[in-house]
Amino acid sequence: MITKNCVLTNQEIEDLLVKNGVPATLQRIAICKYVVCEANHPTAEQVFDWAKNNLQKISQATVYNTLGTLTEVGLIRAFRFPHSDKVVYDCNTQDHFHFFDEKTGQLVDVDSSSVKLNIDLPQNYKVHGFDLVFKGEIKN
Amino acid sequence: MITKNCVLTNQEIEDLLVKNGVPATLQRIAICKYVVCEANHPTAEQVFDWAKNNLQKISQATVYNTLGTLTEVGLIRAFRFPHSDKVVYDCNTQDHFHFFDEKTGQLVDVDSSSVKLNIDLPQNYKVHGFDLVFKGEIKN
DNA sequence: TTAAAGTTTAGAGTTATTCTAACTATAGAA
DNA sequence: TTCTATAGTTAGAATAACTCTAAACTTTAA
Repeated sequence: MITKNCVLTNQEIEDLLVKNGVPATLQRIAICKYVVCEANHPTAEQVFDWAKNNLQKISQATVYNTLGTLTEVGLIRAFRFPHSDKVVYDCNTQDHFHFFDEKTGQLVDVDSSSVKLNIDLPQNYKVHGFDLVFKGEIKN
Repeated sequence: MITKNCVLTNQEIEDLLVKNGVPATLQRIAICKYVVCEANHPTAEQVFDWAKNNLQKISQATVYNTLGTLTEVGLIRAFRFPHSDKVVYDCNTQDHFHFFDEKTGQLVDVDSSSVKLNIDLPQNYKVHGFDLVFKGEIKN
């Protein structure tokens, strides 16, 4: 399992890609490393901005393609939240929830173990899962 | 309080609008009546389609403006869900959750009383509310 | 070394929504 | 009743976030 914002070498990222059936290219290694090791719930736009500054040349399509590919093979996850129309990418691939700080716009992962849910739904409602987003403020 | 998919006369809709500080126009009365009394979690597109068929003339901008106005004054609510990039409008203005049928795409309201949530978050996380969407299937 | 296959790219296209500027309706003043 | 100010509606342009396309590279594998 990949730990959030871990430090991985390019070689380790490359292995990770190949192990998941994704041929490792320069662009994929860079983007994967950024999303897995550096960024925090970035949007495609943020990844593109980063990539423009950190690769000699990159196109928007490659960023979207790569994020799509990484999501497909399960190396990252894509989320869409109520407060925004942009998809954000998350290196945390385990089941978890989110806390949205309404003041700062910051998104924080919430471990699923910190939430207990008691549901009383009709028998014929078969629940496969649920999305849960807390809204509030993180005081310091 | 407005009951979901209630039957209201045009006059009652008009009163509702005026009481909420929204001058009643033909377009607003029609759209409001449709979203409050007839539709079930419609998108702006669905409201526009309905309006095109039920008003002599209507523009997309009016549909968006009106849905925005109705949302602002609290007569309806706007939701954005993980499974779609379209905003849906809900005549249920009370706190509640949703069940998304992955087979049919249907959205169903879930009363907040049918969910008990136990949260164990750090002290400094002040929760103002949360969005909860069940994913699954409604068998019949 | 040479195809075949896969990857990246620029730029065009799409979708949902918002903006703009002109036109229209309405309510109160004269 | 007529005028005028204000607000509402409209068509069409603009925007934002993606997605597609077709050409140009790059590998990979024989």
